Amino acid sequence: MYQYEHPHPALTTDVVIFTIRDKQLKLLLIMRAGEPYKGKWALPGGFVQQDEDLEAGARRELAEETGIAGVYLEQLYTFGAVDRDPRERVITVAYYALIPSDKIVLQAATDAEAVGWFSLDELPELAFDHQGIVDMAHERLVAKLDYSTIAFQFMPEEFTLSELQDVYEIILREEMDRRNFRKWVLALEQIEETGEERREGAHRPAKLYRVIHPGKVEIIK
Amino acid sequence: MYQYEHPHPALTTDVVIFTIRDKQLKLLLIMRAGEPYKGKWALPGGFVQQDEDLEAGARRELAEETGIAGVYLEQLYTFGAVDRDPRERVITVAYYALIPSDKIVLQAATDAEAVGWFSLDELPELAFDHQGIVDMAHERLVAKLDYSTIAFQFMPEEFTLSELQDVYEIILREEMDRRNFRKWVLALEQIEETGEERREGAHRPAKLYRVIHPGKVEIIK
DNA sequence: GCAAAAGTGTTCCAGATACACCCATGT
DNA sequence: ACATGGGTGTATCTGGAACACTTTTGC
Repeated sequence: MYQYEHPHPALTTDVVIFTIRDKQLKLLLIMRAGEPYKGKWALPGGFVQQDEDLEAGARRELAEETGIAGVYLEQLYTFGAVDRDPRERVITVAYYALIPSDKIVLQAATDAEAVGWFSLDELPELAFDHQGIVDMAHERLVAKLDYSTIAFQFMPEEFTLSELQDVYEIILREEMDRRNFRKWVLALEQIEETGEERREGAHRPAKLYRVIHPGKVEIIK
Repeated sequence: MYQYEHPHPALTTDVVIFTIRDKQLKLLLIMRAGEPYKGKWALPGGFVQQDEDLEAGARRELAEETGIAGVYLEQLYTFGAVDRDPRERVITVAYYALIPSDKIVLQAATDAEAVGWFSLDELPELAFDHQGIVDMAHERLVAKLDYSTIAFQFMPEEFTLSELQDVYEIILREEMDRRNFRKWVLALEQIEETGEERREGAHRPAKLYRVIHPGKVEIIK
């Protein structure tokens, strides 16, 4: 038992894990195995260990659910409404992560939970205040496309300009002119040709590009 | 005494309170009366009550230190490094607040603490990781000037365009062209003439303006 | 009349937008 | 040869930046 003179809230991290799959923006949900909200879908998350920094806790959740390390992770917001958990006062520091589409490897569900990728358009009812967390993460992501290179975090090591444009179009839900998109993205000087091409299908091969500073999200103007 | 099966961290809110005074961007610090860091300057803050939302806790701190309510307050970031407090694990949800220059009324120091406004250029050594919190709040403020109307939160009910320009110049540390500034700020359609003028000194009187949607920070451009 | 801040318009440039045709490949 | 997606250039528009003189007042 742990004793304190003043009441202490519980502290968790929850992670909104985004990826692009099947031409859709998707996020990872797990089905809750225990009460409360048993059987409801929820964000992966859990209690922060006493000797673990907040981001480390979020990365641990991420690794446990997806087996992936070293991806983009950013603190989103801290949710602490008094009644957000029916058991006790629980504060959650929410993070969001972006996973390149080629890295998706769902772990064998560690504790018999169901795990799944859901399109943002077709989310099931979520536990706790997780819908609000998802909404905020989505807003943040869309906003960051405009003034940063965050979208590159969805790309595998090598990719074509068309694939990159697809990512922008999927997240922003708007079509872009191919010539203008290419001019714009190349002018950022954040990606470079690998020198290789990808031949696939009955058409001209596409040049492959790589991110010059992988892992770094640059603020663009 | 409060008992839990798992260890729980302590939870505080700290508030970076900005205002413009003497043509400088200043923030409010209090001198710590007890250990640790006794005698060092620190951000106002304190433990979140068990039945109090996070933002409510931050507003309470703000009211206790400044006597002011109803000002702009935004969550900044949550700091939770394992060793940020030498006593026990303490997570702090940091907020920042913007106070119009005419509203500054320092409370009689509630618990015999010294309280003071400090220019960002001349901060004393701060307790805990508060310097890092201040730096992040400052960055956020500067960034938000570019894409929101957050600067209006520093203005009193009625103000001149020159006063508003002063606020921008002080925070951004750069001089602006008066004609371009006026064109730009009026095109936002977020402020309107009151119809009054302010006569002061041996020169042409200045028209007074008010914010159309006070309290609301609009995303611009 | 003079000092001091308020008020006001035009030109220029850069970055964003709109837009259509040829290229390389597999079948 | 044809269907498919990849690749490229120019004209136009628009918002930001640069820039100087007149107005109103108090003394």
